[in-house]
Amino acid sequence: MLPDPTVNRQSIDILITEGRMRASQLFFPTLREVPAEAEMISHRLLLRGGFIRKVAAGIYDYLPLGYKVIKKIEKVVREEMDAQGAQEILMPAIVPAELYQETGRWNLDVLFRLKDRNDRDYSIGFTHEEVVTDIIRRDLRSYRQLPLNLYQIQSKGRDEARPRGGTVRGREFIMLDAYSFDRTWDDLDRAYDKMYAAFSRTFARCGLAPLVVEAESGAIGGKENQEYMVVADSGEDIILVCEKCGYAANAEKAEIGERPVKKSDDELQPLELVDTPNARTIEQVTSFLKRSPKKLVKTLIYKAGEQVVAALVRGDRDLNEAKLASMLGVKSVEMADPETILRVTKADVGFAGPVGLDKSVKIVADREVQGMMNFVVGGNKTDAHYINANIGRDFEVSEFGDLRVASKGDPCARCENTLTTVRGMEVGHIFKLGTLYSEKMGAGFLDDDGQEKPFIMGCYGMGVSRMLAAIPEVNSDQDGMVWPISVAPFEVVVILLNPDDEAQCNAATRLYEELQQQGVDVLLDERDERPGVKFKDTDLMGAPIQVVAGRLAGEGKVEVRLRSTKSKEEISIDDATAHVLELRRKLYQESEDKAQAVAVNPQLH
RNA sequence: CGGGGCGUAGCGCAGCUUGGUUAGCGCGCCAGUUUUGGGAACUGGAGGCCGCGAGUUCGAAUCUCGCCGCCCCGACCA
Repeated sequence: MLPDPTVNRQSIDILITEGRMRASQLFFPTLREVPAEAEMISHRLLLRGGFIRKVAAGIYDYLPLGYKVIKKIEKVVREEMDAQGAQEILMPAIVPAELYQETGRWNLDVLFRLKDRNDRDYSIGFTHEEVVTDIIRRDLRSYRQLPLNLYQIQSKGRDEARPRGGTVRGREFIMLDAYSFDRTWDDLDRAYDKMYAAFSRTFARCGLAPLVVEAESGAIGGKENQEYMVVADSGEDIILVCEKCGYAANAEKAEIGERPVKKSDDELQPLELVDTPNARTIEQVTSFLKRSPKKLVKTLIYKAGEQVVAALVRGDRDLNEAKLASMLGVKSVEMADPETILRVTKADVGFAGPVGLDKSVKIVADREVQGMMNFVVGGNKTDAHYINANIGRDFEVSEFGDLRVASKGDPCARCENTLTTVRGMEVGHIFKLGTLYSEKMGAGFLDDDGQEKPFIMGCYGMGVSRMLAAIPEVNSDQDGMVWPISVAPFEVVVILLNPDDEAQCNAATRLYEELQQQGVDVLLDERDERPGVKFKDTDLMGAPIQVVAGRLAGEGKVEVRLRSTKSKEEISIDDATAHVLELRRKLYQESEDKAQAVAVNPQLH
């Protein structure tokens, strides 16, 4: 349909029958001032741009623009999941307690619990391993039906201790969760690689370049897992990165390399028990004794089953419980209760030390402690510490190893370099679960040898609503958001500067119509607002391509701009549609190029 | 759950210390006039359970107690 050659302000209503894309009718309540509740860049921009509104802590409305972005992210996700042969399903948001009880997760405190009228227990689904495993155990019998990958995109509920950052950590959030079922571990590796490709491509197409890091899988385990971390100063997680060899791991997981121990040639000072009244914490002891925490050794009493263990780390370090458990060859460790501590140290909590500890206690230490001399330790006596303690002379350590939480400057475990830290926002997490759930839930298939075997599973999660925040968190400037074209709320905004100017009206409506007919997702801003308002709102919204119908329209020209580079070009109205289509094609091509570059998992090949 | 802060118009805030007319200001919103290439000007309007509940008082946005909500730091985080 060609526009009427004499369009004016009054006739726009009639001309544009599909009114959904007109800014005057679009519900996008922009704010000039930043709501006091928002701290993070993305949170501020999403609120200011009218993408989201808060309903309660961690619970948000997605307004038209925000929901359009969500739908576009979901579209990319579906394309990439389907391309890997995964099949979309939809599981219930309300999950009966029995399913979570089967695997012992019913008592997790993140569950939103509810009861029906008959007092039966349910919770809002927070992740769906049990539900999907239940599907499989009912209807999947034979190895011939494998491999299988089922996914869903759904709102989840988790009663987070502290929601933050808008949709970064919500209590209700939209997530992709996929679950793979395989016959063998090799098959699981293949399924995992496919998900790696799907996830990496999805993030790339959404304008994100997350680091892939090794991560802890939590108390319930799983064989191998990787997190996708968007590097951002506002990220909640600390990631250790080796710039030389590319090793990257979450702080909870990061291994610390072993280096030759350098003992200083200081003289051994005599061990001395000194009074430290009420000095229990490192901070208190440090200020009382006027010694740096680096001259202190913390003694942490743990229980690994029946065995009581004293773990030693330097005063300014944190013990990594997973590493301790792994050194001791147990699944998990827990801090000893006050009675146990009193029994083995003969002192109140806060004064444990390795010197004169009960003989039944195994003493292990972080490698860093091996090089320390004349340090301070707890006195195993209430209100007392030893100064000038030394290994070998005053006590023995049965094993040294990597026990502390890695921090900046620690040696890399994979090369001779040292580790640096960056902050990251987790947008995806992929796991090899193995038979963790299938065994607990009795989900098995009949293999070709006639034996019943548990499914070998993987699970793959991606935070869709978190990406709504993560993308602008790393793609914005002073004027607002800068969306990659594949997930932008609109691909193109046509700005009609003066609706009373006939030439401008003609140009804007013509281009709007032409672009729509070409399948472009385009918004026409024909609002009765001053030009500045429209420019500001358009920049804030962050659509990648802007077409300005202004003064130049009288000369048969419009201005075509790119949001990302702020570039401006004057183009004749006759060529404008073709020009915009070409820009659009290039932008999509760029994101596809990035997707192709990242699709192979470097950690596994 | 621990520490800190905040709740007054849609948004941002003042007023509270030292109780006392009709609770203010800016932005936004509505009407009109003039404007129209980077968040216009003027005129006139609408809009408040001052978070909720008890108390003190002749009188409470303001003082006291309790509760609720929200934000930040920490703990937590499949």
